[in-house]
Amino acid sequence: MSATPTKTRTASPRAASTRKTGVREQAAQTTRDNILKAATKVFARYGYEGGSVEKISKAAKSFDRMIYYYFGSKEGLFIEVLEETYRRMNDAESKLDLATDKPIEALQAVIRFVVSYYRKNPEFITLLNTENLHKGKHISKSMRAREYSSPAIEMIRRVLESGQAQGLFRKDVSARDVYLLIAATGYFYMSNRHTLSAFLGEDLETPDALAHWETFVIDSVLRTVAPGPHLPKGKAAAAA
Amino acid sequence: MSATPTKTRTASPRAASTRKTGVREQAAQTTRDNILKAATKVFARYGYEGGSVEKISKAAKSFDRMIYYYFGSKEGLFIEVLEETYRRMNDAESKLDLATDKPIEALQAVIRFVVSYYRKNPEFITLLNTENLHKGKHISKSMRAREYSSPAIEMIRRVLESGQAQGLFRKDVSARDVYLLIAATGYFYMSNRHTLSAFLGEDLETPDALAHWETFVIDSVLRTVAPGPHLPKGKAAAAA
Amino acid sequence: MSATPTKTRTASPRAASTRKTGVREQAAQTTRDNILKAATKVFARYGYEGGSVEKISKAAKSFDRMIYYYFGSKEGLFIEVLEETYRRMNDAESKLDLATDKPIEALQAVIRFVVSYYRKNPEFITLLNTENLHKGKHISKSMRAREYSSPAIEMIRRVLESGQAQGLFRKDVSARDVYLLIAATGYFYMSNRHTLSAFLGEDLETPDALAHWETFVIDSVLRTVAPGPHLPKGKAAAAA
Amino acid sequence: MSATPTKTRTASPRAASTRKTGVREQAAQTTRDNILKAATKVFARYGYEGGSVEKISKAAKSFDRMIYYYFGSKEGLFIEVLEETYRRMNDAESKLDLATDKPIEALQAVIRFVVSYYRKNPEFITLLNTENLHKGKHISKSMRAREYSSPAIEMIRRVLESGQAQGLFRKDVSARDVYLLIAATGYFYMSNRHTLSAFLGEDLETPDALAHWETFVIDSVLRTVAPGPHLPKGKAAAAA
DNA sequence: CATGAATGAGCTTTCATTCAT
DNA sequence: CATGAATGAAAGCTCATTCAT
Repeated sequence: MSATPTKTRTASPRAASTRKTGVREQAAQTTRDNILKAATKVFARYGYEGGSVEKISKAAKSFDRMIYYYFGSKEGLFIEVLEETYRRMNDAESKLDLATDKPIEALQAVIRFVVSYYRKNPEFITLLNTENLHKGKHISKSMRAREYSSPAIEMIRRVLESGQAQGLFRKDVSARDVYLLIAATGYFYMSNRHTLSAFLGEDLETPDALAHWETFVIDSVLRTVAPGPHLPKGKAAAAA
Repeated sequence: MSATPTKTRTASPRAASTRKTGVREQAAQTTRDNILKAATKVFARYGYEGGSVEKISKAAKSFDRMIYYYFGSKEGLFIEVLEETYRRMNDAESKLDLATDKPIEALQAVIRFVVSYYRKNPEFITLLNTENLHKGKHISKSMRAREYSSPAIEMIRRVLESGQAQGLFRKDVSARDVYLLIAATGYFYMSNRHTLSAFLGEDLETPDALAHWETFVIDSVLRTVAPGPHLPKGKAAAAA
Repeated sequence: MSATPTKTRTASPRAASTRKTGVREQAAQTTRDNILKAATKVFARYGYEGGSVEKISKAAKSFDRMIYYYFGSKEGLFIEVLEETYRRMNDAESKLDLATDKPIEALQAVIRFVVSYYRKNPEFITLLNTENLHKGKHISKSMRAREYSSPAIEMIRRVLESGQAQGLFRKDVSARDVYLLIAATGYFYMSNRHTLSAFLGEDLETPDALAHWETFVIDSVLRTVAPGPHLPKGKAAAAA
Repeated sequence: MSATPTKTRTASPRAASTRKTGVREQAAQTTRDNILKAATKVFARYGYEGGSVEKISKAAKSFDRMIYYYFGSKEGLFIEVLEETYRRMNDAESKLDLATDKPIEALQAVIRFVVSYYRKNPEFITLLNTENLHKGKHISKSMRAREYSSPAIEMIRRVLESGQAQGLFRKDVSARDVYLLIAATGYFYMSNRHTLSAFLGEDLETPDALAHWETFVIDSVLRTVAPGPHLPKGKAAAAA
C-alpha cells in the first residue's frame, strides 16, 4: 500500500460539507465516490471474484490504478462497499418513525419496511450472499462491523415491550427472533427468486405475488407474537 | 476431442449395473463421478467464478481436459452440479415418511427435516446463492429444471388437508406459502450465519442456538397455520 | 504409427473395383474417403493450423482416432489431401480434348479451362496457398510429387508447336512461360479476390466481372504469343 | 487494464516529434512498434492461426499482456499489421518517379517495381494470402481499408494515357486490367514458388530464373498494350 | 475393425497488482 | 494528484496425439 491515502476518507458526507474543500479535493472525492458506487454495483452483480478491478474502474469511468490509490486493494474496496451498504441500510432503518403506542401497526410498519427495502435494494442481498460465501472474512476485517448491528432490533424490542404491556403480544418472544423471522422471509423470497421462479413455475416478482407474500408475512409474524397457546386448546398435548 | 460423450451418462446407477460394463467403462464412470463430486464441493465453497476448472480437476485427481470431455464446458459442469444437487435434495425429501393422520407431528417433522437438511448440506445453500447471483441462467438452461419442483410442497399440502379436516389448521393457508415460510427460516439462518454472527455478536452455530431456532420456527409455523383470528379478539379492528 | 495400415490405400478407385471387396472393407473405404473429403474442405477453409483434427473428424462424422488409424498423423492427412487435390486437377486437365490443328482455338480452350477450374475449385487455391506458406514442406514429403507435374504444360507445348508451324505464333516463347502466365492470371484473380474487392471497391465475382477478366486474359495471352515485334515498328529502339 | 490506449497511436512519426515526449512515452512507442514489427514477421511466416501470441511477444522481447494492452486482441493486432503492410507498400509506390513522357520506359519501370517489391517483401504476399484465406474479414473491419487503394493504378492510368496520346499503346485497355496483369504475374510467381518448384522440377529463385520471368512479364505486358489487332492479320476471323 | 478414455502442452485472454514518473 | 506502462500468474479452453481394449 505504501503511501496511498487509504484512510483519507471522510467519515460522513456531513463532515465533509462543514469545512471548505478545495476543487481538487472535491474531484478526488468524486473519483472515490464514483469508484465506490461502481464497485457496489459490480460486486452486487458479479460477486467478488466475478467483479474484476477492470469492470469497476471502467464503470466508474476511472482507472484501475485509482482503486489502489484510494482503497489499497480489491479487498479493501470490497470491505468499504460492505460498510457503506450496511451504513445505508441502518440509515434507512433509523428514519423509520414508529408509533410505539400502536404496537400492531408499528410491527406491520417494520415488516413492510424490511420487505420493501430488500425489494428495492437487491444489491444488498447479493453483497451479503457474496460475503457469506466467503464466510464473513471481509466484514470481520472491518473495524466498523459492530457499529452496524441493526437498529431495527432495538426498535422491535420497544414495539414488543409496548405490545406486551398492552396485552397484545405474548411475553415469551424475543426481539431478536422476531427480527430474524422478518428478515428471513423478506430476504429469502428476494434472494432466491430466480431459482424459486424456475421450480415453482411462477413469477414471484409481479405486484400481486409481492403483495400476497407481504400480507402472508405480516399475518405470520403477528400470529407468532400474538398471545395465547401455541396450539388450539386441548390439542397441544398431542404434539408434545 | 470430437463426439464427446457429454450426454452418455447413465440415468441411474441401477440401470448401469444390470448390464455388463467393461473395466474402462467403469473407470470412465468413476472419473465422471469424481469430477462431479469435486465440482460440487469446489463450486459450493468458491462460487462459480471462484471455482476454477483447475481446482476442480485437481480435487478430482483428474485433468482439466476431462471436464471438457465429459461436460463440454465449465458451465455445463455447473449445470450438472445443480441438477445433481436438486436431485439429491428431492430424493431425501421423498424418503420422508409422514404420519398424515397426525398433522401437527407431520408438520413438525417436515420443518425438522428442512432445517436439518440445510444445516447438514451447506453446499446446497451456497450453490443456490451462486445460481441466484447469476439470475438463474444456468438452471434455465437445464432441461430437467421442472422435474425438480420440490416434493415437499405436495407433502405439506396433504398434511395441511389432513389438519384442516381434523380442525387443527385453518383453511385459508396454502401449502406453497407454508413451504416458503419453512424454507425461508431454515435457509436464511444458515445462509447468512456468518454476517449475522458478526452483527448480532453471537455464534449461531452452537447446538443451543440451533435448537432454539428450530423450536422458534416450529412454533411460528404452527401458530401461522393454527385456526382462529389473526389477531387477539377485539383487537383486530384497531389494526385495520 | 505402429500397426496402423497407413499404406493400405488403394492406388486408384479402378483398382479397387476390379476385385471383390467385403462389406467391412467398403465401410472402411467410406470412412477413409469421408475423412479425406472432409479434410479437403476443412484445410481449404481454415488452413493447416486452423484446420483442427476435431473439425475434420466432426465434418466426416467420424472420430479423431480414425484419422490416426488411416493417415498416421495430421500431417499425413494433409499430404494425402494435397496429392488428391493435384490428382483431381490433373485428371481434369487430361480430359481436355484439344483440336491441335486449330492452335488459337486450342489455346483459348486451355485458358478457359484453367480460369474456370480455379473459379470452380477455390479450395485448390487455398490449399496451395497454405502449402506455400509452409514453403512446400508437405508436398516435398510426398513421394508422388513429381507424378503430378501438370499435363497442361505438355498440351500447351503441342499447341504452340502447331501454331508455330502454321505461322500463327512466334517461335521464341516457351510452353512453361505461357502456362505460368495463364495460371498466374487465373489464380491471382481468384486467390486475392477478397482483398482486391476491398481495395478496388468492386465485386470481382459477378458474372460480368469474371467474363471481362477471362476475355482480357485470352486477349493478353494471344498477343503474347502472336508473331511480330514486341513493340510497334520503329519504336522498339526507343525502349532499349 | 482499462482505458487501453488501443487507439492512442500517433498518426505519424513526424507528428510525434514536434512535441516533447517523455522517456516512458518513447519506451511505450518502442514496445508498440516492436510488437508490430514482430507480429508482421510472425504472421507472415506462420499465418494467422500459426502465429501465436506467445511467438509474437517473445520475438518482440515483450509480454503477451502488452499485445492486449496496445492492440486489444490478436485480431486487432493482425488488422494493424495489415494496415501497416499496405501503408508501406503504398508509400513505396508513391516514391516511384515515372517519366510519363516516355510511356514505354515508365511502364517497364512500374513492372520492375512491382515484381521486385514482391520479391523483396515476401511477407506482403503471405499476409495477403492469409487474409484472403479468411475472406478478407479483417481488412473489412479496418476503417482505413479504402485509403489504401493502390496509387499504382493511378500511375498506370497516366502512363497509358500518355502512351495512347503518342500512339504507342492501343486505346481499348484499362489501367485496372493492366495493373491486375502485372500484379498477377509478379504475385503468383513468388507466392507459389515452392509448389511450382516442386512440380516444375526447377528452382524459380535463381537470379537467372527471376530475370527471365521479369523479362517475359515486361514483354507480355507491352504486347498486351501495344496497338494493332489482337491476332495476326487475316487470322482473327478464324478464332471467332 | 473400431473407439471411448486419457493426456499434457499449448492456445487466447484476463487477473490483480506494481513501476516510474 | 494522477496515470500510462509493465508484469507474471492464472483463467477457460483446444490442440494433436496415445492408451487400452
